[in-house]
Amino acid sequence: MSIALSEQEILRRESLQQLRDLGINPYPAEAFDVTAFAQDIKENFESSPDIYQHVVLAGRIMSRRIMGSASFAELQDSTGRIQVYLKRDDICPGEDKTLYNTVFKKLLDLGDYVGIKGYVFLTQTGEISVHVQEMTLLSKSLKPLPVVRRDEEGNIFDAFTDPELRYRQRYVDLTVNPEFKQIFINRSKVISSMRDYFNSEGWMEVETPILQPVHGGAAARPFTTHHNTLDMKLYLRIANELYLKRLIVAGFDGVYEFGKMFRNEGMDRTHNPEFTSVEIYVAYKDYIWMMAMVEACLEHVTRAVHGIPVVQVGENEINFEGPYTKLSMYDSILKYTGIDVSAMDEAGLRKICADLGIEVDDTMGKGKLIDEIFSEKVEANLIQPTYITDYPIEMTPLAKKHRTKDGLVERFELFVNGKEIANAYSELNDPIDQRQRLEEQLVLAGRGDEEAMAMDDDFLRALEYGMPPTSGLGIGIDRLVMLMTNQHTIQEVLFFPQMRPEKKARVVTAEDFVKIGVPAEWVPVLNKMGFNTIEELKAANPNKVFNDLGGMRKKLKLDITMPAKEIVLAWFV
RNA sequence: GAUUUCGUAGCUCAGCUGGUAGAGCAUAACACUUUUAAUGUUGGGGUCCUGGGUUCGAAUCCCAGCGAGAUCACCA
Repeated sequence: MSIALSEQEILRRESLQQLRDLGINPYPAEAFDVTAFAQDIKENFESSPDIYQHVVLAGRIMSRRIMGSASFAELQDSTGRIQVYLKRDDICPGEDKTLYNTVFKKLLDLGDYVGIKGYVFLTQTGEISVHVQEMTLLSKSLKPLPVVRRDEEGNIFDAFTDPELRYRQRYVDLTVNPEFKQIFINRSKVISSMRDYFNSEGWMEVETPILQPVHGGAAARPFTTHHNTLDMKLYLRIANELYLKRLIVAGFDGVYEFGKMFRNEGMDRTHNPEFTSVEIYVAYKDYIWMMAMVEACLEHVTRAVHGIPVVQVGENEINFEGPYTKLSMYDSILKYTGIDVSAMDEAGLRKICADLGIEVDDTMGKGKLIDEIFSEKVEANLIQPTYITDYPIEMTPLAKKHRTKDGLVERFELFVNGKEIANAYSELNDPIDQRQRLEEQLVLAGRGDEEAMAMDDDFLRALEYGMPPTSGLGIGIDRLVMLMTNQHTIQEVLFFPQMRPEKKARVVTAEDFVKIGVPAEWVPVLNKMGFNTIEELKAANPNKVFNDLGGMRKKLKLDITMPAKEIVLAWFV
């Protein structure tokens, strides 16, 4: 990133100063109360024109078409764009035409925030527009926005599409690509409609620790941090499950939490180091009950976003009306591979993996091997919402043993469009069983499984006091939002996806150069030549710098005195 | 982490087998009172991501680094 301002940025700063010289504050403190919005005017003006005879709007100038003493501009507010019409003699009724000729035509730029007062009318070409009677500068923009052009049919030219710039500068993205705002509006609807549903059932929203001394409740590598006063290691939570269960022990019948989880794993189009989940625990329920709840909840959410329980995702039309297909883990593998793995031991499973060409390693236990076969051969086939139920006990240390089937637990995952969306159990509340299951995880950890769960003695103590039978559910909100908004990368549903740091511009003041004897007027020239720090300058060849200074003076047509060669050489001492 | 593609003006992009950079929009100046991808004329604007190498000569070829995308691995 260059320190030097671009030509356009310099011009905008000069305009800013000229505005101040004219007594116009480019960043006024006063509130500016609007009475109308672009979208509202465009939708309702023709049916009830009378109520738009005095409107006040505010927004950014996004385009201008100046024709002498009349001009059209597009004003963009939070709801959309509307054309505004300015006539010199209307906004400058007296002799002084400065506001139009100088302020509007010369000193305002695309991207500036202005407030306008006027009336809505129809132009000769039939476009609903606002005839401006007063205009106020609300905020000056110093950096030019990318210009995205659109024609009448809505075709987009010169689209601002570079993912790096869009994600790093989301404020620019959503300003020039306002259609992407709908994704985030829908994200908000997903969360608020789900919260409404839970609240209407009488369950309570809670907050549990993000900084945890033991990272439990899921299988993943954590971020670690350090608390200075306590002088102890803390982890950013990979899950909140064990804390929510403590609250069930405490006597709440239904608790849920929306929150960020943190996992120190790879990043790709479905993974961000921090992501949002919702977990909910309801006492005296089981995973059968939970399936019906999820069906009702997701139908409610889909209707809240789309008005109907159906959402189009890529090629697939997905219907969230329940009941959903239910298939046990073993049956699903049988269905899609023709192989019955239900009675196999670890060696048998390894052979099957080898036959199917699935890569495995020595740290994998029986549960993990089955999971590999499932994700390789079954997952992608599950397009319409499908519950996969009854997982092998080895994969699931926090779920209750199946009421009838040996070696399985009462668990389901919901798959939609080939991806896991939700995960639920009849929660394990037998403290002795739970301790054994976590000890087995320690054995896996000993075999080298970095994701095996840690022992949490306080959680076990809580269970020993007694936890009622409980069903719990976790939903990955980002992935649900991807489904609901038909997006195939997680970055598109996160305002600020994680990015590698930008290279920082090296900061140096002109004074530093002046201190070593560089005349102040030559400092920008040195910057232009690529010398942004004293070190960079001193590393260069003094004779070449001297020659280049002359060259730059000529090239830039600078009317400043060339320093003597001895002076230039003295910079390098 | 691996493989691969990309990085040129404020933005979107050209730039062939190496010969020191172009367009559109934006921007500046002038004209224009209902335009709408406004128009017409004239200008300015570039460490060609960074650092090495090959070469008489590198935006272009080679190597390394940085950043991004895609695919894979890990994970949700």
